[in-house]
Formats: sequence, structure tokens, C-alpha cells
Amino acid sequence: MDKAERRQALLRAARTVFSEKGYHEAKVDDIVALAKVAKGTFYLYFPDKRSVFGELVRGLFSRLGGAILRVDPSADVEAQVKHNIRAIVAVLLDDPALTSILLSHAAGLDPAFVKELRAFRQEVKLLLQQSLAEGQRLGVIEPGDTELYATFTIGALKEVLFENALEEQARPRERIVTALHDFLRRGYLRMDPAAGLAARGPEGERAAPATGDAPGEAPERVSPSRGRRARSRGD
Amino acid sequence: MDKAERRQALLRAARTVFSEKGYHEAKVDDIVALAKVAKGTFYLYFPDKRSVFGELVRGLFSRLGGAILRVDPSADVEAQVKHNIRAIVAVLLDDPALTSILLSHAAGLDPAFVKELRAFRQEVKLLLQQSLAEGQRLGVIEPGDTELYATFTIGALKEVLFENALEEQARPRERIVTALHDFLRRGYLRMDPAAGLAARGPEGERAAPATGDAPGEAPERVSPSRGRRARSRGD
Amino acid sequence: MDKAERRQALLRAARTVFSEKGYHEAKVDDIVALAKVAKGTFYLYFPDKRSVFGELVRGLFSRLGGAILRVDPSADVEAQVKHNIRAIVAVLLDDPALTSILLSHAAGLDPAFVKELRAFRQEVKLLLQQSLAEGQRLGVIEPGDTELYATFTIGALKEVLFENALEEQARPRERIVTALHDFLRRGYLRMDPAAGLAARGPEGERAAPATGDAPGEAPERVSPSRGRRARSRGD
Amino acid sequence: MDKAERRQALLRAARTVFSEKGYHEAKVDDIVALAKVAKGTFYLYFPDKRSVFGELVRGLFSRLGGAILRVDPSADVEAQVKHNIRAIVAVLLDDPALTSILLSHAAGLDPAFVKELRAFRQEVKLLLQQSLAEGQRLGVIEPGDTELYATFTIGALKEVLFENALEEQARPRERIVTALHDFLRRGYLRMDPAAGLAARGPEGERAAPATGDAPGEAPERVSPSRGRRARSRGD
DNA sequence: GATGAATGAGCTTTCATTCAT
DNA sequence: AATGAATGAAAGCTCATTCAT
Repeated sequence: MDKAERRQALLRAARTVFSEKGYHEAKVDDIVALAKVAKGTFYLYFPDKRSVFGELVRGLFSRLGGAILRVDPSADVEAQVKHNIRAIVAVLLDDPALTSILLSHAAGLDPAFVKELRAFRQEVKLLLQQSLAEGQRLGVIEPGDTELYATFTIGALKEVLFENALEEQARPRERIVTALHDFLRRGYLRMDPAAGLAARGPEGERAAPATGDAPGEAPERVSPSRGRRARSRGD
Repeated sequence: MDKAERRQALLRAARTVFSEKGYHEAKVDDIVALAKVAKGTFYLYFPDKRSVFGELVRGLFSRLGGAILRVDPSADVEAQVKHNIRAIVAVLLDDPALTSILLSHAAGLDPAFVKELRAFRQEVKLLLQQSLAEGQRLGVIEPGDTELYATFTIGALKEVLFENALEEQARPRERIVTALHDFLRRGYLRMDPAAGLAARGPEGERAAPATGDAPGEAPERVSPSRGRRARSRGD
Repeated sequence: MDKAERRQALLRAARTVFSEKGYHEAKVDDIVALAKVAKGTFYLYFPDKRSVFGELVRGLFSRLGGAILRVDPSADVEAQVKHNIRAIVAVLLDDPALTSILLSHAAGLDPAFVKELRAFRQEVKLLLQQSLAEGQRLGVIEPGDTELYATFTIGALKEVLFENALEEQARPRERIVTALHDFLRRGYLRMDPAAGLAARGPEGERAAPATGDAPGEAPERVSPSRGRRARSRGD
Repeated sequence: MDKAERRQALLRAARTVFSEKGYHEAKVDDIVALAKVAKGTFYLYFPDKRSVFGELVRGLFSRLGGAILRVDPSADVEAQVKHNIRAIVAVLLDDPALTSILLSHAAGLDPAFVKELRAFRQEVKLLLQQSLAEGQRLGVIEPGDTELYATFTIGALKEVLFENALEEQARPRERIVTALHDFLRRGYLRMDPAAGLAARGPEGERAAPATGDAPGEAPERVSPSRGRRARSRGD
């Protein structure tokens, strides 16, 4: 096994372990055990634990960066949007292990690394936001707060991919793409603009109290049941 | 200071420390220092570090559970939806510290606890999904995959709240509520059904290749810049 | 490059590295890097790290042994003494790297090796002591404790060479030789036996208390200033 | 056992272990084993291994600094010199363990600490040198290179104390003081200035070759015997 | 109840040494 | 002979948890 292969093997092992246990619970011992090398070997290929993690995340970043196209408003916008959705989904679905690291386990690292993660998030968001603003000028995007739209979009996308990474759902890729696209295009709440308003009558946009309940009724509340946590040790 | 107060003081301190440092970087020493009690005292009120964390999270859950109403399809659906959005936003915005823990730092805990978190997520999602299905029967929800709709919705909501918890954005609460509601109601992609179809012509929903690019063009790619990670020590 | 050359190259590299970093900080990696051979090659020529060190030290020993002459009391003693001083100085000044190892870095080795170093020191000292005793019989050495005289002499010599090895001082060799010789011949405290006693009056050799101060005065004390130690890592 | 006692116990244990094994070979495990506490306890009292060592050395420094008096040339110089010798000897003989650390094991520490040690050495030396220069003006010190005199003196003193620390010699304190004082006062080489020159005749200060031997004779060489070093492991 | 000193398992990282090529 | 990748025993240090006072 040559150096590059060994390095790959270690990266693969690290990816698996990180995604299963999260950064802190992943021990170098776990990684080398999975890669079937001695502990010292790990440090022949990476200067420390953090750097493997960083390398994995950065690899995912650059694959994402390589997949996303800046939307050209003079061409077919819808197709481009769909392409981007599809490309992002493809990259992340292809690497559920890393995706789940990125989306949920990335905490507690050193501040500089966390900063890097955030910077990436903001970059992606800014890009999306600018595309939406451009789209508004062209009349293909609804008026409204483009920043919030960007946030919602990213959130929706992340959640789908996160579920997938958790292996709770293994949805056909194209179904995700289509559904997300539809969702972004028309939402799902069908409040017939005319009929709706008419039907609801004058009470209109009655603001429900932010906390507390609507008075005079005993609405059914949702109470999450309690699970039990197991004992092990330490931290 | 009586028992209950002391307990509250510890919980408050723990919440602050957890949200500032994440679960692993938060040391019991930090918590007791902030609460101004001795280390041993901590263990008089909680069996271990994990359990404080669990208690905090469960508290947030139950506040959420208490705020969400099961949608009654015979009454004003839109108002109820908006109420729910508003209620969830209210609970989570009121406790950004815990929210950020929940959304990003919750990794690396023992499997049983992670399971509990997941169970809660699924419960919430199932509830939403059922409401959406009911809504479809009543014609107030677009046809489509209710599960994906639920996922998208939760993701959009999470992301907005996450940004808030990160203090990147401090948006007026009602603006979030309204924007999210609008977003769910009509999306933002305006592809005029008639014009759009006409414009796109017969090729219809041409599937762009999932990976790889459209041929014959050199589209602008997005390349996230690289940050540097700092050295500190160890893990 | 033949075997002997390679061996020499390794010894030279080791000497440099040991003298720059001390035994423990000197890594086998440093040595082979400087010698431009592979790590495994090192172990082809030496059984282990310690043995290179031992060989270097032993080489210095034997050069010293070869330089020192047993003083023949029937010949010109002073010249012989001076010769010996000169010879020792020559050997050690020619190899400041090794000298500094020997004088300051030689700690923390395995007990057997330390024993060997001590044995050498004692041998040299015994030799000197015997010469001094002989000299006393011949009337060319002051009466007094020859063992202490030997110790003082060795110490004075070591210190001068040590300073040189530290590169704090680069003194002309002959000046060292002459000064040391003068020092050994007459010391430097000039307490004119007659005048001195007269001047000091009857109190004579008042013994100052070994610890504590002479009463009734507040003599100026010497207080070394404090430096700060830097943080690096580990050991 | 209260905090101060425990701290002392750890310092004592560290002193013993350091002086027996040198800094690098002394393991924190050794220290805590000797002090009969758990490893963690060590770190309750000292931030790291280096700092105990530093504290020990600094303690010795300050005891030395406290013992040495700046020589007042208007008073009885000889007595003051003797006092200083006596004081230094007292401090160092009282703590042979630390003395041996200071004199031989102090290598391989982090550069900043080594610098501190050197600074102390230079301070002491400078003090002595200045006193000697002053003495020369007053006619109580022989003309000559005061810096070399200072170096010789320190070396002689160190060596005596070092031997003592090694437990090779347990000499009565006052004998050391007297012998050193005598040594400094008149050396030991008795070359009767007048007779000597006459006796030696015209050959005077014939310079023996710096290396190589006087020709025409086969002088007896000193060859240190070889010891054997034992095998253990590693470094 | 409250305290905080003591504990020790466990972690990351280093590096002398080995050995297949 | 030469190489350099692989090894794994140790080391320093951390911190959740315990327990005598």
C-alpha cells in the first residue's frame, strides 16, 4: 500500500468515525483501529487530529464550491436554479458521513476553525441572496426579504440532507430536487388569495398572542415523550 | 438560598456556559465558578454533567411542546399556522443560548441522548406532516410529499433561529414570522405558470445532469476562500 | 562513500546536533537529516542513540588522556604543569561542541553511562592529586589538602572551557593557559602577611557566621533578577 | 495535611527525583509516587513539570542571593571574602540534591529557562569580577584578568560543591572554606619567585607545543579505562 | 448541606527502534 | 547496504467524579 493509499485509508476511516461519533468522541485510537494501522502511523500522515477533520471538511467545501454555479439571469433561470439544487444535493448525498459532520458535529472545535465554517456558510448565503435579488429585478423572484429567503432555502436544503445523512430517510435524489424546487416555487400553503380573504372575513390577520394561547378554548398540546439516556462514563 | 434557587442558579450558569463553549468545552469548573458554588455542590443537585445538559434541553422541548397547537382544520387554518410559527419562534428566540446548543453543539453525546434528541425531532416532524396531510384533504395545502414539506419547513425555521442564536442577525420577531409564513404560502420563485411553460417550450422539465455541467459553456464556479486554523493545543 | 566515511559523517552530525540541543532534545531524525542518510542507516552503524553519544564522549576522553602527561618531578615541573594545562585546553577548545555536551548536557543518561563519566573524572582527579602530592614532597607544591587542590584546579579549568563552549567568551588560548597557570601559582588574594594583619587589627580572622548576617549592619545583598520562562510544550 | 504541607511534600519529592535522575529522566509519575499522591494532585499545585523545577532552582538562587554580600573595600576585605565563601558553601552544601541539579542536570530545558540560568551565572560572575577589580585598585587583589579570575573562582567552587552533591566526598564544611580561601590567596604552585627563576635558568617560559608532545621522550600517558554501559530501553 | 482537595482513567502526541522492500 | 514507513510504549496533562471534613 503506497503513501497516497494509506492516506486515503486514514481519511476514510476518520470520516467514518467522525460522522459516527462527532469530533470529540472520535478518538485517534478509533481511527487507527478502523484503518488497521498503528497509532504512530496516523501522525505520519497528519500533524494532529484536528487537521484530518479540517481536511475532510475543506474537501467537502471545495466539492460544493465546484458544483454550484452562479446564476446567469439572462439565461434560463429556473433551469439553473434546479441545476444548483441538484448539484448540491448530489455532492452532499454522495457523502452522507461528512454531511452529518458538517451539519451537526462541528461544534467545540477551536475558534478559528469554527470561524472558517461560518465564513463558508455566509459566503454561500450571500451568493444565494445576490442571485435572488437579481432575480427580483428580473421579475422571476417574488418581492420580499432576500436574506430571509436565502436563509429559509439553505435551512430547507440542510434539513433534507441532514435527514439523509442520519439514514432516517433514503429518498431518491431526484425526488428531493423536484420537491425542493416546487417548494421554493410556490410554497405549499394554498390560501386562495381571493377566496381566502373572502372566506376568512374581516378578522383577517388576527395576531395570535406570541406566547400564551388563544383564549376560550383548550387546544391540544404537543408533549414530546421522554427517552432514557444510558450511563457510560465521563464527559 | 434554598435548594430550588441553588438548582436554578446552577441551571442558569450551565446554560450560559454550554451555549458559549459547547458541551465539550464547557467544564464543570466553569459552571460552578459562574454559579459561585463549590464543585462538590454541583453533584448534590445533578448526578453528572450530562444530566444538566439533558435537563436544559428537555426544558426547551417542553416549552416548545407547550407552545405548538395541533392545527384544527375546521377553524381558521392560516391563523393557526401563523400562531404556531409565532409560538415556536417566540420560545426559541427567547432562549438563544439554548437554541444554539440544541442546533449546533449537541454533538458527541452518548448515543442514548442523541436518540432522545432525534426522537423529539421526529415527533415534531410527524406532527407537522400529519397536519399538512390533513390540510391537503381540506384543500389548504398543495398536493405533494408532506414529509418533504415538513422537513423543508423545519429546516427553514431552524436555520433562521440558528442565525439568530449565532447573533449574526437580530431580526424583529414579527418579520421572521411573516416572512416565513409568506414563504410557506407561495415560495419565491415566480415562474408564471402560462408564460413560464410557454417560454421554456416543449423540453419541459429537462433534467440537468446530476453531476457534471451543462456542455458547451464555462459557467462561473463558486470557490469558497480558505481560512486558516489557529493552533492551540490537543483536542 | 565507504563504511568508515559514512560512520564519520554520522558521528560528526551527531556531535553537532548533541552540542546544539543537548542529549534529549537531539533526535535521531535530526542526526540523520544532517548526515543526509536514511533513518534506518543510522542503526546500521550504531546499535542505538546512546552509543553514538558514548562514542563521542569516549573519543574526547581518549584525546584528553593522550594529551596529559604524568608529571615527572625530577624534570622541570613548572613547564610540565604548563604543558598539561596547555594540552587539555587545546583538546577541549578544539572541540567546543563536545566539551559543552560533556560539561553540561551529559545528564539524564542511564546510570551505567553516568558511572562511566564519573569514573573518568575520578581518574583524572586522582592523577592530578598524586602529582600534587609528589610535588609537595619535592617542595614545589604548597602544603595542604591535595584532593581539594585537585578539585579546585579541575573546576577552574572546566569553568573556563565551559564558558568558551557556550560562546560567551572566545579567549585567546594562550591567555587562558597563562592566566590559569598564574592563578594556580599564586592565587589572587594579596593579603600582605604583615601589613594585612596590622591593618585589620587584633580581631584577626573573625569568622563571619556561616548563615545569617553580621549583626549591627545592613550589608548589601545580591538579588538575582527574575527572568520569565516561556511556554512551549510538554516535557 | 494542609495545602502548604502538600506543596512542600511535592517539592521535596521533586527535588529528590530531579537530583537523582536529572530533569528529563524524572517523570511526573516518579514524583507523585514518592510524594504518595495521585498524578492529578501534582497538577493542583503546579501548572506543569517545568514549573516545579523552576521553583526549586529559583529557591536556591534566592537563598544564594540572600547569602552573598557585596564586598565593601573599606572594611576588612579578607573577612568578607571568607564570609562569602562560607555563605555560598553553606547554602549549597545544605542542599546537595538541588546543587547537583543546578550544576549538571540543567540541560535540555526550554531555551527561556536555560537563558535564565545563564543570566544568573553571569550576574554572579559580574559581581565577583567587579569586586576583584575594586580589590585591585585597593591593592588587595593581584593584577591580572579579573574576568578569568572570577571564572576560575566560580569553577573551583562549583566543582567542590558538585563533588559533594555527588556524595563522593563529604568534607567538613570549614575545611572547604579554609582550603578554598587559601587557594585563592596563594595558589599552590610554589615557584619561589627568586629561586625559581634562578633554578629554572634561561629556558624561562619555553612554550610547550600546544598539541603533540615534547620531543625526544616517551612520556607516560594517561589512559582512562573503559566502563560498560548497561542496556535498558529507549532514549 | 456545602466544600474543595484528591483521584485516576484516559487522551493526544512523540520518537527510538524495527523490518519489508 | 540502504531506505523510510510502520510501530507502539510511554509521557505529560485534563477533568468528571468522589469523599473526608
